[in-house]
Amino acid sequence: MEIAPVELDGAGITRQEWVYLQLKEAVLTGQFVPGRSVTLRGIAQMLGTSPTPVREALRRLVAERALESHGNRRVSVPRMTPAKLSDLCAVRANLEAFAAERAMPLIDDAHLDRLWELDAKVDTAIEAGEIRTYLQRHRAFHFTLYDVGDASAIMPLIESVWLQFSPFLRLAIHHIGSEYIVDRHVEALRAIAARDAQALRFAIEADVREGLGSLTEADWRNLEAAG
Amino acid sequence: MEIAPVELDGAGITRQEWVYLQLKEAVLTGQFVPGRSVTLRGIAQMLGTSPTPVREALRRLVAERALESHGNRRVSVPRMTPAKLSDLCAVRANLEAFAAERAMPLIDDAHLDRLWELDAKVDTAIEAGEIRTYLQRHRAFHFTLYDVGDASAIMPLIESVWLQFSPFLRLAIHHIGSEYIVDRHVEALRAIAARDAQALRFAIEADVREGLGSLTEADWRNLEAAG
DNA sequence: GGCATGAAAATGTGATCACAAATTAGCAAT
DNA sequence: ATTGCTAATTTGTGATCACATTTTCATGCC
Repeated sequence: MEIAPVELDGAGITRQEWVYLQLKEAVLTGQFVPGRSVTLRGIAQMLGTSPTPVREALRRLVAERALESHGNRRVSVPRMTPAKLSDLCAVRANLEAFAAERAMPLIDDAHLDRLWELDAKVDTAIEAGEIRTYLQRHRAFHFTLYDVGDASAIMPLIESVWLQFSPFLRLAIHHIGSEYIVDRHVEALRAIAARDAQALRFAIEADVREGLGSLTEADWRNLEAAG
Repeated sequence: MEIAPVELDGAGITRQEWVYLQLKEAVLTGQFVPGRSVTLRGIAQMLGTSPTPVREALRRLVAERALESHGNRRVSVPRMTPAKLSDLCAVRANLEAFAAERAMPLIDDAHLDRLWELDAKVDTAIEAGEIRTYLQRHRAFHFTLYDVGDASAIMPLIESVWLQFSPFLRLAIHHIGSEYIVDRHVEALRAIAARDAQALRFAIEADVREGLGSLTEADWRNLEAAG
């Protein structure tokens, strides 16, 4: 279970919601190792609640494909397979290229400035080798790009996909080394500034493909051995 | 709450799963009217269980956007707005065109035959004016088209979108009349037979656009008055 | 020593209860 | 008749308990 996020209970939200947010953040920053099984009472004790809110939070995360529930009992962090990763990449590229294209006309100068700042922070985290911070900022960049106007129909879908590959991404970066992290953020932002939809789509698709889809067979073997 | 699906408890699955399946089917066939609030004890009594499994099933459906949870308490069937419908249509068209294109190479003759049969059954239901049966078969056709090979990454996303517009679709068909139902299924199947990816994409996009996106302002007013 | 068998511990599920928040109903005042 | 307030009811939340299933582990057998 690695590092338990210990933070004070927030006011105004239910305990179940709080548990859900804690677990989601843990999944997105790769605190949960793929294959690890997640127990009700374990999480409950870790977060200092009864099993009840945990049960509902887990059910929610399973529904969002962040966790999987095999047989009919045990809940665990899904393992990645080459086929699954390939599928996920294709879906992600399609979904995010679509979202970016849809967002572009709604992005004003202030929004664009904010994206430049976020990208700079991403680079800072990479240079410092802080993987967890990098994952958070990387996500902030992409989500800020897509979530403009009322994108309420597509954002949850994108979030679901991120929940699925994040634990694996964390593992992959850890084993391959953060110095090999590359992105196409600058290219994407320039495309937005130029209002070039096709270039934007190309940048996003390349960003996804190079970020996740470029793992070699050797990389997979290393990950298998470690996982 | 309309018609309560009364069926015997299935063996091998948990009560929560059974409740979830019942409610999902009810949503997909438009048994739940948009705006109607859903109560825990109400559903529990209707289905003959304690509130516990219902609570988890509802949490799952909220996570899949089939239901929405406003404030911090009440759960209800989401109302549709023109903006939301437009968004949903665009996402659906993109997602399903992508899924169809991806499925095409994997569709063999047996699969294609099955799709022709399903489409024929769709037409039968339309002619008979049986809306609920139509909705089930319409869904079966689309899902059978996309769910070939291992489409586990994209199918849940498509299902989530369907859960969101289904209650509204039911309302719309009811008010506009089933005689105006049109689809592009034949066009899609011919495109698959000809292995023409572009034609398939066009057919799917048209099917979505004409099926949901073609409501006039007058139609909206009628729906508002009724809902 | 490896493997099957059984007991013991752990785990998910569903029901029930207490409680707080919210909704509704009833009633009084203007 | 409408509005405002208060009480009663309803509802969601979280904890606890009992139970069935699963997993773990120790013991005995080949």
